[in-house]
Amino acid sequence: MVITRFAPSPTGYLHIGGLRTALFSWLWAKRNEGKFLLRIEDTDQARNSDDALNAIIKAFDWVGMSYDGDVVYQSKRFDVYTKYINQLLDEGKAYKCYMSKGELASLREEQMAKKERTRYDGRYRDFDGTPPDGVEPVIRIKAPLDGKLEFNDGVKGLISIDATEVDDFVIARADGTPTYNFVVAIDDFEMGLTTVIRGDDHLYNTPKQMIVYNALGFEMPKFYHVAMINNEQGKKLSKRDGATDVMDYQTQGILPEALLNFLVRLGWSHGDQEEFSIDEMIELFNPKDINKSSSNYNLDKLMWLNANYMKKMDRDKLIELLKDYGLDISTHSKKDNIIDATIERAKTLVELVSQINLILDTPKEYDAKSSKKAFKGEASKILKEFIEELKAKDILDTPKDYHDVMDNYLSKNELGFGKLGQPLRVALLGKMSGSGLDEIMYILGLDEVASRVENAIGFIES
RNA sequence: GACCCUUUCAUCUAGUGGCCAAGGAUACUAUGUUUUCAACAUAGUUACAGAGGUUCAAAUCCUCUAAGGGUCGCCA
Repeated sequence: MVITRFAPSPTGYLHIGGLRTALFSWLWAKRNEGKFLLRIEDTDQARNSDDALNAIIKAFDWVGMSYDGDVVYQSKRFDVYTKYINQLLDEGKAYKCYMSKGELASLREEQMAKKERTRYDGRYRDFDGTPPDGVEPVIRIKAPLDGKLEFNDGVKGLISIDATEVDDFVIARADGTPTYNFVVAIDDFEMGLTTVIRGDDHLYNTPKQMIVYNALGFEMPKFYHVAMINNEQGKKLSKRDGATDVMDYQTQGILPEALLNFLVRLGWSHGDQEEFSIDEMIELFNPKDINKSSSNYNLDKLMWLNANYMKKMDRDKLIELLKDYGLDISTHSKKDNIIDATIERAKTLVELVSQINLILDTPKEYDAKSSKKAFKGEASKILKEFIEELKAKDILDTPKDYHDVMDNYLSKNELGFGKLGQPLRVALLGKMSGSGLDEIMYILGLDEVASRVENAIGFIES
């Protein structure tokens, strides 16, 4: 049984990088018909824990990832941690340290001055004297004094660190609350994790957690440390690089399938394949194939994927989704034509909505450059004649009918398409680019087309 | 500063000693198609961080250098 987890600290929204490691963990659990657990790391100041948790769950919901069992809150497990702390104290594997914060700070300064790695010097490790007055001790764990701390990372290979690099770190604060590296090891063990996939900013925590595993006699899970996602310049991803909150992608009109497809290909690949359905990801993903190096974040490919997913999507589902973006065409008699006319011109749902609105909304004004170019010469005369031709036609049931009227009119008068097309387009849409004219006219119907063209003629002549 | 990790086109990546004068995708450029824009099709530009080894043969193995990242909390 493979058991993986995602363990965020509830400090805010779900970050795009967090979603990727969660996705990797989720996929691996799914592939092995195992479990994917969710744990909230709130041992410290549990600031707006509820909001943050809800934000994370909302994001999971949106992308369609689900976790197994109940959410585990570390803040509700303090009695468990206390039990283990006492056990280690009894066994002499942990000890009370009476060093004050001030003393610790000056020790660090000294070490900095000597250009050493800063670390606790173990001064209370074997202390059996009288403790100083007025100092609430912290509990420190005894780290090995020599040798190496080694583990085999599933991504990076053998990680080897001198034991002297790791100090006797604090496992319980002066107020008795346990610290991160201690509780993570306990929970990962007690939750039965077989596989931990996490960001490589945790790489250096692993030896520390190893010390806890060893002290408690726990078996270690397999670790996979995934390199960070950087921005396009290779620097750490920050808010100024665009959307880091997963839910921002919904706002931008990105499909969750596209986002996951984009993320799964950051640091992982399967030959030359670019597009993966969720089922394919589950079938093919293996953490041993994760790349060692960090990847840079570039939205071009996401947009390309999103456009592809939109095109492939079931039309009714797409139209339903559009409602979330303020556009309801579900009862429009020509809804399929509307999608046909616009889908190739939009990379996001938001763009699709604006493309559709461009057709559906009567233009309020004409783009200055476009009208200058299109509304000149005989434009108004041509538009007038064309509308008469349209009105004279008795059947206008398909885009092609409109197209035929255009063709007939142009060949009768020996005119190029642009002579009619340009002014007509600006009359209908207010600008020079957009969907095919025949489709637009068919969607709008004769009356609306005539009305928009008459407006344009009025504009030209005034 | 110390320790650890990383390094193939602009970007995501394929590549585990010969199949690589390095493949795919995005982006970019050009051409075609189209009433415009987009989409599509075709073509094109661009990369093994550097230097030394090992080997008949190196993007792939070794060493050094450089650059980038991470970590050094009674945060997580």
